[in-house]
Formats: sequence, C-alpha cells, structure tokens
Amino acid sequence: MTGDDELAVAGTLLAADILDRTCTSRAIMDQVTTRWGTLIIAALIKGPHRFSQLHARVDGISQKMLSHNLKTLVRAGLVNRDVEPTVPPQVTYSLTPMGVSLATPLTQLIHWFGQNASGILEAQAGHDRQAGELSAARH
Amino acid sequence: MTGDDELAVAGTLLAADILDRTCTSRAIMDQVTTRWGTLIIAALIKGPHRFSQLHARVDGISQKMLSHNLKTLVRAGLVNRDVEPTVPPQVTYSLTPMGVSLATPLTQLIHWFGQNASGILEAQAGHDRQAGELSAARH
DNA sequence: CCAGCTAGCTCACCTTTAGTAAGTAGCTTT
DNA sequence: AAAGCTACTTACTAAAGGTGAGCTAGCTGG
Repeated sequence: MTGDDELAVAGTLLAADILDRTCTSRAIMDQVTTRWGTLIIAALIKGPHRFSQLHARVDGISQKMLSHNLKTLVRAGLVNRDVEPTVPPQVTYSLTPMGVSLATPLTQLIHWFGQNASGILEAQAGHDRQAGELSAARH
Repeated sequence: MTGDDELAVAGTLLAADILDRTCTSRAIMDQVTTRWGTLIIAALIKGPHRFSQLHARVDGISQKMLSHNLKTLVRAGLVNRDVEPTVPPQVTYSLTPMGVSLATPLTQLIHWFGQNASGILEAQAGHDRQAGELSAARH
C-alpha cells in the first residue's frame, strides 16, 4: 500500500497555517471554493461564457447566486468580465491566467470525486445498513 | 504562456457531468468539500486526532460543526472513528485509505491557495481601488 | 408613437444552514 | 459532595441561500 507515502507527500505540501483562522489563504479559499464558485470555474474551463450560458450550464444555480459569485471571482482576479456595448449588452466571462492556474488543482479534485463517487456511495450505504441493524437489535 | 495547454489538460480531466444537478459526484462533493470538511481532512493528514485535538487544531470550528462534519465524513468512508472504552472514553479519528487518496488533490488545492493568496489579495485591492475611483468620478 | 422583446442583472421575502452558548452522561479525583 | 474530564446534544439566533418578480435601455414590429 502506498498510502503512507502519499500522506507524507501531502503533509509536506500542506500550507502550515491553513488551519489557523487568521490565515489569509484560508479566508480566500472560503470565498472561492463555495458551493457554486468551484462549479462556475469548472464551467469556464471549457472557454468563455455569457451570463445566460453560465446560468444554463451550471445546473441549478439561481441568477442571484450566479451574479454574486461572479462578482466575487472577478474581484479576486480569477475571472474576466467583458461587456460588449451592444443592445441588449452582451457580458462575457472568462478565466484570467490566475483562474486557469487554479483550474488544474480544482479539476483534479473534481476528477477524484468522479472516480470515487461510487465508492463513497457504497460506504454510505454500508454505514446506513449497519446503523439500521444496530437500532433493530436494540428492540 | 502555458495557459492554453493547462486549460486543455484540465478540460479533458473534467468529469463531463459535474455541472449537472442530478450528478452523484456533485452531490457527494457538496457534502465533503464544505467550509469545515476540507479543513478536517487537512488536519487528519498529519495523523490520527482525538475530538478535542481536532477542535483545537481546526481553529474556529464549533463542537457542533466538528461533530456534524465528522459524522458525514465517517459515513462517506473517508474517516475512521475508533472508540477506546476507557473513562472518560477516547475517540480517535483517522483517514481511511480513500481519505488518504483524497488528501492528495485536496492538498494541491490548499497549496495553490497558499501560493496565490497574495496575488488574489492584490487583485482584490486593485479592483476595490478602481471601483472607488469610478464612484468618485461620478460626483 | 409605443407596446413588447431581449440580456443581465437587482430586490424583497422566506427557508435552510451555520454559529453560539449552555447542558448532558458517566466516571474520577479532591 | 463538589468539581472536572471527554465527547458530544440541544435550543436559540444570525447568516447564507433560494424564489419569483421587477427593472433598465434601446431596438423593432405594428
């Protein structure tokens, strides 16, 4: 098993103070890796999108939350906001170079969940089954 | 600039349906990568911890949220919960093999934020300065 | 000339989730 | 008998998020 090796590598990479509440990188991570923030960036990996395209692509997001999260990402310098002064105006969002560099680790994380979703589902089912047996045994 | 290359690599790795609201991996990612879930796993990378140790280590978390998130992670099969029936009882939490494999991409993401926190802080400051100038110009 | 259409938001209202503080169990030490 | 320890719950409150309606501004069809 290579588990311990991976753990050691991960440990050395880990920023020492991410667990400290006053750490700036933790505050920024909280702002960016929200429920919708990661999905918006994931959608923009495929290329620039307009507001309504993102609204359709990021399934389930409300316009309010899309607008709010885009503002945060633009302010953080991860996303560009380009307005074409046509009528009605066309607003296009795209990743900045910094946003692109974030896309790599973020995509690996998403990829991990794609690979391990079924494993987690099984673990959850097993856990629930065991809990059910225990509560049944108590009666 | 290698931005486009990174983007292409990221695009191919990206699970096709993470943006779909019915996708199971998205539901699971929502459960695990919460504000505290990532930090708890990050803390456990360094080795097993007891409840009170985690409470001290993950700065700012309440006992309620620690308990709740640990339950979720245990149910997902990412964290082990071992009870020593001493008095008072000692409960030790540690990463499962699946938890260890998640630690790798998660650590890379945390590492990215460690590297780019200052860049984002600058971008935010620049963005706010520009907004201030614009609103000043309007008067 | 003016109602209607469009994209990209913004606002008011309500529900769900997270945070705070206090309480609980069972046993030990003082 | 009183206080403390660990690992939690529970009740209450604050913040985040969801829903649906409305707004802007100019162009187009009637």
